[in-house]
Amino acid sequence: MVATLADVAEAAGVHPGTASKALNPESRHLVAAETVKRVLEIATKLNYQPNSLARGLRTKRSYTIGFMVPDLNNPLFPPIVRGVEEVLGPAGLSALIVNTDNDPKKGMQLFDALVNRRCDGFILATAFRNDPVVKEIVKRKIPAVLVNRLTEAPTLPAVVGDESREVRDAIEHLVRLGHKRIAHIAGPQNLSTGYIRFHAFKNVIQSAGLKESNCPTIVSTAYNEIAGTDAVKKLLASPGAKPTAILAANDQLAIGVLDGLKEAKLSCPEDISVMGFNDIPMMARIHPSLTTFALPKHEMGFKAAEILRAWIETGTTPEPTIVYLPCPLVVRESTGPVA
Amino acid sequence: MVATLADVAEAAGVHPGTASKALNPESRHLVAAETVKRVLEIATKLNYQPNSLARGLRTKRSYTIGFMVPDLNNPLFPPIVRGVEEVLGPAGLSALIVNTDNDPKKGMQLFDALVNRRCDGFILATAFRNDPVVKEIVKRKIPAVLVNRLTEAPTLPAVVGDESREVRDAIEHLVRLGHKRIAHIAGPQNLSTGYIRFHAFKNVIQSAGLKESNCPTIVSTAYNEIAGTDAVKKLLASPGAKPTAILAANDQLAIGVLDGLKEAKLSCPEDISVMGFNDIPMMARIHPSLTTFALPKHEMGFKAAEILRAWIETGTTPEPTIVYLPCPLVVRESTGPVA
DNA sequence: CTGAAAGCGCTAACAT
DNA sequence: ATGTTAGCGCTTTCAG
Repeated sequence: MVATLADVAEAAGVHPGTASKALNPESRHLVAAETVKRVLEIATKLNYQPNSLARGLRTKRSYTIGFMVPDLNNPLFPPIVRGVEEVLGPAGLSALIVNTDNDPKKGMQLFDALVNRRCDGFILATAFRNDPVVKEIVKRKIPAVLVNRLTEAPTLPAVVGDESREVRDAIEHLVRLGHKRIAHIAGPQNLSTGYIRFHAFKNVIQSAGLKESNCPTIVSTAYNEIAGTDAVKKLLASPGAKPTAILAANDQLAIGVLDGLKEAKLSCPEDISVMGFNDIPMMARIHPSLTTFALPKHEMGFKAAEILRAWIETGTTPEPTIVYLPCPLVVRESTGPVA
Repeated sequence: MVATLADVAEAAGVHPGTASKALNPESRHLVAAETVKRVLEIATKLNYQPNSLARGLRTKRSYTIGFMVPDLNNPLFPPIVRGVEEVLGPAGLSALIVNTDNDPKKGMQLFDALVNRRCDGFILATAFRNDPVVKEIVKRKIPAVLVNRLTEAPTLPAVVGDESREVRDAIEHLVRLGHKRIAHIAGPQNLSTGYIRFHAFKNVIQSAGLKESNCPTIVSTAYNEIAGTDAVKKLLASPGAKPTAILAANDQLAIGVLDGLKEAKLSCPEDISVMGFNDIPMMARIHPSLTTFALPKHEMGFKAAEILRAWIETGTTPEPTIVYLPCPLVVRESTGPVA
């Protein structure tokens, strides 16, 4: 059916071992140029495709990497995936993508399944600040790189957005528009993105000279629209002067906030300005269009994959360096001057 | 490092062959209950994970399927992927996802790469009406199922939206609102989705008793926003009475149409109503929110994967049946009564 | 420079 | 019920 190495060798009148060497660029120099040529010709004529399972069994490599994401339906992740694959494909690697739905148990099971498949490395977009999968990976010294989310201890290389800077830029943007009462709807605190933005917010508020009592925070337990709506309802129900601006910890929360404001008959940005993070697709087209930060998703995946590829190919464990990518502020309709 | 079958066998005091039978549910009945128990205990204690490359080499199965999509960034596809994985995971299969960008050459290269990896089967969301990859798959009798797009010759099982019915429902919806001049912006005609909707449009216009001269069509060469904007500009530039409604062949084209109308200072739906297909995420949140058809994306992936799983597991080639999934009309702001 | 031989870890036919 | 054996297709020493 499918041509095997032995078939090629036989047709070329050489030993399989020789054919193998001729076919493999690294070992090609050990074989006479003429033999190489003949083997290559036969191989293409027979449409020979090496069986990567057999090769992997022998070389202890699967030419496969595991890519764990929370949920591919979250539009944040597909661009990262594409960035990763742009590096992987040319390197002869393929990605096995799994969705954990932010469930640690499911995550560990899927990780085990990927380990069974002898993945050569991992890219994790799923890290909790304290992550059992990451611990396991580090213990077993498996090549792996984090994207978008960090762990508390910097044990693996990572590529993330520069979130502290984003928060600073956000507050600066709002202050410049005259806002003094700015609320923050924080993300889950077991995720670095939620935690870092939350603490950056506290710090920046202080250093900007804003009154903390005017800048309330609410912590959500999920990064979705409903959580955003719930949070804004809570915010509006609490006593005291209402905020004039709300910084939500990501775009989905911000969308939920917009829903909540509409329900409360408040208009955005006239009554309250709203900001998000990440600039997922369509944020320029919703109503009002959302002011947010353009996380370079494709680049993030690309850079992470580059680090992983080098690690796998050279076999040398890199320093657990964190690459912080700048995220430009994108001003749209949802933020405006304070009334 | 990692425990192997031989390790388990030795620790349990049995032969590797016996351990293999004990571990494998299908062959477990050939081994004494007590032995099974002992082997299983040792296996879990040693955290034994079968090497799927070795198993695959032996069984000539990779427990992997190839999933070809045009572009994961198109929000139509991630939900389909999740539907597919819901079936695959429990069946012990993983998906290798590749993006073809609708490039036939790239598609064939990626297909070859997946064949090298000995994929047990394929799910194709990339089919052209005349598709070389599909031809190759059929020739080689590889299990495969189409999703969302059909080939002209029904050679493989497929799961798609019921597009003729959608077009009928669309025209009915518009006619009920008083529209008599309805234009169609068709998708690429080398794709079944573009072709079927285009021809259904022609037919339905006729059977609805509308004048063909009042119902112009423009064929786009891509399914994206820019193509939609270009098409609507062309439409508005052509002589004669303007249409009061535009049926775009998918949501991305419809978004482009909305852009084009805004540029032309026409308002939707007051001046012109607009409809799309598929109901990709955020269509309820753009402005104006889009009337479209809710393609059951998750179910589509699920059903296709079910067919593929059965094919792979039983080894019996199914009839190339086409499953047409109903797509409910979702009425939103972009369609309204004719002025 | 090429051939011979071994073996990666597993399963499946066969033998006991 | 268990053990024996062979071999999937490839790479990689080691001889020649």
